[in-house]
Amino acid sequence: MNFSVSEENYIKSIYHLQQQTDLVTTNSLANELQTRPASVTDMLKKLQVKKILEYEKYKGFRLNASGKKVALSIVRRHRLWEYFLVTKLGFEWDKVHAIAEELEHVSSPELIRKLDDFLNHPTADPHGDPIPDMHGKIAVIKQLSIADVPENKNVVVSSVSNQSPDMLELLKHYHIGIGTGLKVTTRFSFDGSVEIKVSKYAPCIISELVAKNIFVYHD
Amino acid sequence: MNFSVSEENYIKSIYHLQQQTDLVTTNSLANELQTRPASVTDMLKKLQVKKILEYEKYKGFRLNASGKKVALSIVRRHRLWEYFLVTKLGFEWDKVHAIAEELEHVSSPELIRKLDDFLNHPTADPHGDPIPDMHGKIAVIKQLSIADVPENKNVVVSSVSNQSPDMLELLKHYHIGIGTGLKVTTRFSFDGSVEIKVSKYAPCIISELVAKNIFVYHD
DNA sequence: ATTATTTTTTAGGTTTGTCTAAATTTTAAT
DNA sequence: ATTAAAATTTAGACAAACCTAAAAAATAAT
Repeated sequence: MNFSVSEENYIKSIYHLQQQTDLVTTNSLANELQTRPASVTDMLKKLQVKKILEYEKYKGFRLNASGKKVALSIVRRHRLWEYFLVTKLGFEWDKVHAIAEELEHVSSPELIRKLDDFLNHPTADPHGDPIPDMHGKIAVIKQLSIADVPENKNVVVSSVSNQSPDMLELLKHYHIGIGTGLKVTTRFSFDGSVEIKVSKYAPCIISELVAKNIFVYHD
Repeated sequence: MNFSVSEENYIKSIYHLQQQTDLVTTNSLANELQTRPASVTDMLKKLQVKKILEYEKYKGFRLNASGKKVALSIVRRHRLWEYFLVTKLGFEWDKVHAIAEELEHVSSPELIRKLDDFLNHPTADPHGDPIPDMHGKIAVIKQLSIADVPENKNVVVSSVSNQSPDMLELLKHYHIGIGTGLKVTTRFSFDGSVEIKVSKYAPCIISELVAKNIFVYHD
């Protein structure tokens, strides 16, 4: 199936919103896309005809399985281009979004395959968001404090929710940043603290509070 | 001034056609763009309002100075992307046109500036066509046989008009290909033959016929 | 349980870029 | 110099993607 730039933007925004709310509303999508609710309704009908949307009038909507697949391929393109812009062209990570937003609509699968090769199959973009693979599989992001982050398996830091100077100082001290690889070596259930090993450094212990603020994923 | 994708495609095609004919006709442009003459006329009016076109009804049209500048910036983007696709992503040179056609419309000047840096300021795309510089200056392409290709100045092979096996064999023998740098050392007016020096090889003499088929440019 | 408010949809209109068919102008042919 | 042919433009329509204003449905408030 083939999608226009406009359709792709709607798909991407619906995907983004339904990460948090499952069922998306017309107003929230209009707000996200800086457009009018009536325009959203128009597009919803089109996407429903194209069979990528579950939609019940007045109730809300969500992407179905094939819609999600389309969304993930757009997200993949966006994040690969962001990675390219930062690591190859030397852009600052906070300046690439708008340009990637344009590049993501260039629709050659061969281009994306070769770009991915060229970049050495990055797993996360410069903001720490995971890049879906060719088949639409995307890493799940979890708080480091959550018990089901497996022990002794390498995970990658995706984001840090608390950006206070104290937190940043602590992270710097432990050599933790976005993209840092680490593994959980032990969990102490007494106080929720976690022993981690950051690349080649000696293991260290971080409090539950810190672990709650660190988001990681594994492949 | 800001141009839509469609406008940019018209501008690029007009520029291309007026390289050969100076005054462009409605039919030829319709043919070039695979569209209808009536659609062309519609767009011509728009481009005239935007003051980038000299246009007299029923007579023909051409880009004015600012129109040419716009065209050259599009050509620049196109050819930089083609160069990128071949040299960085490993595409074959004959497979990149369609993709570059999409990428060229991504309109961030900062992106193009940084891409140009990243690629080390290439002067020609993989087909041998010169890349206009940041200010819209583009190398002029001439037959190597023409007297005003200066002597003892480095020029670059842009294209070869005769692709016969015999010609290709000869070119291979003299180590001449698209992108090859060479200089004219002597011209023999008796038969129009030209002595050239290809990079580090010994000087050699090519006939006027061969020289007529080799197109070069210098910066 | 009505009424009021908010949300969503419908109805109808606009712009961009395209089209076909008809009219006009230019060019070519007798 | 007319007439025939070709090129070009105009007129009117259409699809995509948006809009405003009004109607309909769902939600909240009394």
